Amino acid sequence: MAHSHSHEHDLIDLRAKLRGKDRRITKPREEILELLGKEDHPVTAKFIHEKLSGTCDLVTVYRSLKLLESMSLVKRFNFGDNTTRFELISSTDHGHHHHLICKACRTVVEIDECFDPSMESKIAKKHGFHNVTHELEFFGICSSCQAT
Amino acid sequence: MAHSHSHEHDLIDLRAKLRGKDRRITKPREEILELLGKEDHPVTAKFIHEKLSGTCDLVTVYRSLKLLESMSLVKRFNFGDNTTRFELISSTDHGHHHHLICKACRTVVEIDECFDPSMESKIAKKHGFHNVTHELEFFGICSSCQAT
DNA sequence: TACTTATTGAAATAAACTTGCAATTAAGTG
DNA sequence: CACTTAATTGCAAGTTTATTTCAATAAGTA
Repeated sequence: MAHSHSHEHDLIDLRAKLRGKDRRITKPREEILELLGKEDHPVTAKFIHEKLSGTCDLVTVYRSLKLLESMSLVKRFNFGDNTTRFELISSTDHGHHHHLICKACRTVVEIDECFDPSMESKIAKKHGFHNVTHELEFFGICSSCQAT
Repeated sequence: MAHSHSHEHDLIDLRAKLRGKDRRITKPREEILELLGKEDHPVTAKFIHEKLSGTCDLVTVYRSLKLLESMSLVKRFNFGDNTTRFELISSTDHGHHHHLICKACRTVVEIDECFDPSMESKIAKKHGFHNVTHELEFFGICSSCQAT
């Protein structure tokens, strides 16, 4: 999970991945990465911008997230509500885990279970695809929303 | 798959579901449903509007799709490119199937395989959720894009 | 410290989707 | 079938999310 490893580590990762690439370590990038390290679930660019209140522009948040994604430091999600959410890729699961989302209140639970990985390679083979990955999200009604 | 059953059937479904509900069977709704019946993959509202060229407004397409979705006649998908796609819910698989999308050219392949359904109930139980469903999409590079 | 150029902020633009309201039209009733 | 009522549509305007342009700023290097 995102918060289960040190934030320091992510910043080291950032520095390592940027080095020697005509890219720069900037305050917004570090701050966004640090903020994501504290969040338990995927968050929107708008949320990040609000949390960072004034330290940088929303445009910079979008651009930074795109960069961090291209460096495999964050992962992009879409839970079907027309907004993209971003989550730190943790070193433990390499960003591969899933979510259980309450359709009523949008609460998110992180899920560790995954299906048999052979399914992925079987599908890749069958259709001639390479580098096949998957996105899997669960939706339902959480216990507190069932009451109402 | 969407095209594997008669379009006539969807229209009957539409009529049945609208009847006695203060809702009306209209040309746009029928046309959209018919068009979706001919498509093999999820399509965008914009695509539908263009295909229907002039017979109705884009706003009506959005509104109709929302209605059709609420009646469980179409299903909404998001393949991570900031647009929603819609697909007819087929009577054979009840709309439950998955997609394999080429990250390069956005080609879509319909997938029949699914994982063990017990996983879903296990997750529901573990987290106290009800009515748990899932969205599963595969991403990769298709054979023709591998060449380039 | 000075230089080079990646990065940022601000405003403009784009794309996807929604809302308000008057005009239209589906469907029930006499 | 004509009449009535209210759901639906079209059009314009408004939101929201995300991208582009470009001058100003600041990171990394010599």
